[in-house]
Amino acid sequence: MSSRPPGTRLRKQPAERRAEILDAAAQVALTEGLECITLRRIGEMLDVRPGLVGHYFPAVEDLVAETFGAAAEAELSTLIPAGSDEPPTARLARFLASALSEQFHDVNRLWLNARHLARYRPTLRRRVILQGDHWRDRLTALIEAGARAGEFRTAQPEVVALKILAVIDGLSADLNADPKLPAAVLEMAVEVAERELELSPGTLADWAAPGALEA
Amino acid sequence: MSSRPPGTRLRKQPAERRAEILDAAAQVALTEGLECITLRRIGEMLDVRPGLVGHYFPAVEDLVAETFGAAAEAELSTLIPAGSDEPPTARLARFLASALSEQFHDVNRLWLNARHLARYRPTLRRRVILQGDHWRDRLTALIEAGARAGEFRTAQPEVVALKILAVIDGLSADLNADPKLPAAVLEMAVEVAERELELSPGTLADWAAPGALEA
DNA sequence: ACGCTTATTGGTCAAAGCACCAATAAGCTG
DNA sequence: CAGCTTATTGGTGCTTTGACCAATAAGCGT
Repeated sequence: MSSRPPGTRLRKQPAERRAEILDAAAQVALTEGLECITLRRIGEMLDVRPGLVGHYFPAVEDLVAETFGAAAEAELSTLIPAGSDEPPTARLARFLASALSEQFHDVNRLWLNARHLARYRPTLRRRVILQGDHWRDRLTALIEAGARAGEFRTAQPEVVALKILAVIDGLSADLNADPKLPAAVLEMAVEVAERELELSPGTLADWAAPGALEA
Repeated sequence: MSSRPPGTRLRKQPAERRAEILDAAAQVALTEGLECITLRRIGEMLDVRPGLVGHYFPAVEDLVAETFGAAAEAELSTLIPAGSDEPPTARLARFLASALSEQFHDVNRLWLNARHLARYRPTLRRRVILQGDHWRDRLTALIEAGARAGEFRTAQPEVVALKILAVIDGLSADLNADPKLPAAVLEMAVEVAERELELSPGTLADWAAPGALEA
């Protein structure tokens, strides 16, 4: 990476340094996995001694949990933007079309990573649960909005949200091994959503067709 | 664990020792995770030097892969027995009722574990793919048998199998974090199966009701 | 211009892991 | 019973990791 003439010290604002560390950690997490976030690895990315990273995150696990949380939250904001004025059907279609796209493979892998690692790291586990709640709530709110607008029909918005999320998780479970599922299988996310929300078949699929999302 | 008077040596048949090692590894894998399979850990379980375990498995990754493969294969044989003469509907119902039951939480966790670890361990990755194929093929065969018998109706048995497996994976994705999904969500496995196979609603659910499986 | 806070360095320590190897003895085979 | 194969031991070397600490210097506030 970048290097400085030895003997000099770059002293940065704590907030800035902390952000740098989290950025580097996010990069490592997305490309190599959460277990590759080590004091040394992050240190060499920033051209800084490992001890400095430890200074900002006395416990590595906190850095790991924070990194995952930030990445998951960022992905959620991209997939289901908070203050959108689009109709719920369009937003849901956009979400379903993107969530399994190659663009999000890295972060879906990250979820898999975090869910497993949560077994050993309590702090990370709490963060995984928290992010899971965020996703469920955001999607539930979207479904409720659609129901209010008369676009969707369902008695249990939260149950539907959980079902959709579970299908997405299931379809990306094999991302590290054998990613190539037949298109007919991947369509299940849209199928479940349309059925649960009593949408006529194709309503969401049309939005998911290539090119339909740029409109 | 068990200990021997020091100075004596217990020399076992290679096949027996190997089986012991795999048994111990399976126990560790199911209760603590695949990354806890170490030469030392297995060695102390068998009251044997770590080097001996290394003698049977010169590369730890081979032991890990073999352990996972054996456990997954065993679970498959339990969930979808090979030479059964039961009607396909009953077998499928049995499978769906059991796969997500608490009894199989450990091994479902193991799948999650293996799918993540496959990212770093090529040998394990091959094994995960292999086991995934086994599951898909076994379930596909069951569905084809049901179609031949006129119990199921589908044009794409393999697609249906993959969908069912994906739903099961999705519903057990959070096993390490927040295991308690509403029953209405867990029912999705049965719902998808009944819909995809054009079964009247409740056909599989009845089998899944408590007590129905002991028949 | 001085002083104080603290960001940053550099180095140490213990733990845990895998791989490797030479020596030993168990127990089968001739 | 002798000899040979090899299961088993015990020990070594190396790597990676997280945590910890004292010393140093950057740069802000007074």
